[in-house]
Amino acid sequence: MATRRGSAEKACEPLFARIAPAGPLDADERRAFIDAVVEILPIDNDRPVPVRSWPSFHLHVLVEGWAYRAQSLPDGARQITDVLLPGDFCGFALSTSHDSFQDVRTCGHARVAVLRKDVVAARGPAMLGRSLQWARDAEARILRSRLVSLGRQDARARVAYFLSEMHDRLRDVGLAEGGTFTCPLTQEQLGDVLGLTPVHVNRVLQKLRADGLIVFNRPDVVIPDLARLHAVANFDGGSFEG
Amino acid sequence: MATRRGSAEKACEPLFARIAPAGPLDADERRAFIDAVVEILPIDNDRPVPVRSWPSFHLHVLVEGWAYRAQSLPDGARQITDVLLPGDFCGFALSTSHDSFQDVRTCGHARVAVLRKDVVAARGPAMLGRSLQWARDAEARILRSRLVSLGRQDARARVAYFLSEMHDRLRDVGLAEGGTFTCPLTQEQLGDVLGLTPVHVNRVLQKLRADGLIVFNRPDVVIPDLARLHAVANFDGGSFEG
DNA sequence: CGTTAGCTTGAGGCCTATCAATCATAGTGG
DNA sequence: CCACTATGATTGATAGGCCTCAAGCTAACG
Repeated sequence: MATRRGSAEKACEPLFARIAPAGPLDADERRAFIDAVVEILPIDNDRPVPVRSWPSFHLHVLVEGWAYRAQSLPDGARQITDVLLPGDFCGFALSTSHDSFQDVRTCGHARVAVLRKDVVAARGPAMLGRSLQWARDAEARILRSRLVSLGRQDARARVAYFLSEMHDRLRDVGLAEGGTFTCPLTQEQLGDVLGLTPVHVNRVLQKLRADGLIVFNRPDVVIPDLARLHAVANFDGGSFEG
Repeated sequence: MATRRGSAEKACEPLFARIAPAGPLDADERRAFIDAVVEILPIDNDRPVPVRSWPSFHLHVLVEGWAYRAQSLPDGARQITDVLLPGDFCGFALSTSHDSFQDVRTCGHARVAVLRKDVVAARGPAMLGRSLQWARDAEARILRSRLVSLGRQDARARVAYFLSEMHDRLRDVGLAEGGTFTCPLTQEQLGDVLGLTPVHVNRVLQKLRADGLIVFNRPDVVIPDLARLHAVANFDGGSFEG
């Protein structure tokens, strides 16, 4: 039980880092989350995250690894609408009836913490509401900034923007030090995020490498000069942050 | 006062229709919204909607006309991220500090109802929370479906998808009868929504007209055969509805 | 050592952007 | 009543970014 409690504690750390901008949590509020952890699911590469449809009594938090939400078109094309990183909620905004359209899948090995909403709410209903609301709004901001990227940026800027976004979001939860982080996405998956073909993703990545803007040997990414990459991406760090 | 009350009542109708899927409101809950109306702002064409930044004690609901939220890039390009229709909330998901990036502007004459959150909450806190949450989720669904459209559909499908979406959303609030509705957006604004140049929007519209899929003389739109347009758009009515 | 997944490279073509001009309509002021 | 102007829609020619198809390459793995 001590180890169980300990792992729940560790698992919640990225979550706390993620929702910190919503207002810092005191020790008691952190406990509320930690004690609400029912289980921590290990999930293999490319498997669906078992997020239940609304109304759900559980919160699902990605605590390790990457995941994404994707939607497929009749012609076989696929668009990844969300990239989920440690500390992100997997679950909300799933509609009552269309879970089948957009499912959440892991990318590499991942772990998902399942929390009981009522347990958190019992100890800090306002805090829980504020955290969830903030997380939702953050999600919407990310979606909007990605819309801008897909709508008005060319492939080079899109790739640069994506890497900038991943860097910042990972840094916020302590997973990117000195411009270095891990990105398990294949070039095909990158294409599905950015609305490009894998072939073109490849060419753009090579160009960015040749320009010294990035080092990318999957899964390792290094951004030597963030400011320069941001310039290519028209990236404004604040545009999707709270 | 009777007229004031009456106009608030009328103004809330599209809102009620919009959030109906979140769970039907009883007469008392409707009253809570109606009584919370502080004022109804008339806003001229192409003017900013005065949405205050978070934390706000007010809700802003578009009750008449169209509006949109847009973001501009340094090179002058612009992307419209949200199209707001009667019954939609204008305000949430505005970040604390970046209101200047994305502002809400009207498209043609519009009217915005300003509601006091506390007044609604006093009479139905759960109902208000549920409604807002539902509206947020609906917004996120729309953003995702638009991401799919921008990422994986060609110009023809994008235009078809957009018109299908507008039709359904307007129908939900009683503003599209028999495939007929009003769309005040210029072709340039359509381009900003769809990530296309106005010139290309024009050509695509002409093609859709020639194919008998739409009638479009701004601002009047007629969709003679919804099913056929949906097929072109890969439109699934449920993908952004609750 | 064959197989597989993912990355790389090349050639050709299409979709959309760009640049530029014309047209239509409505509003304005003399 | 008629220039004159402004906004938006339309049309044409050209260019370029990205897609498509196809093949070869590499590394990991049983």
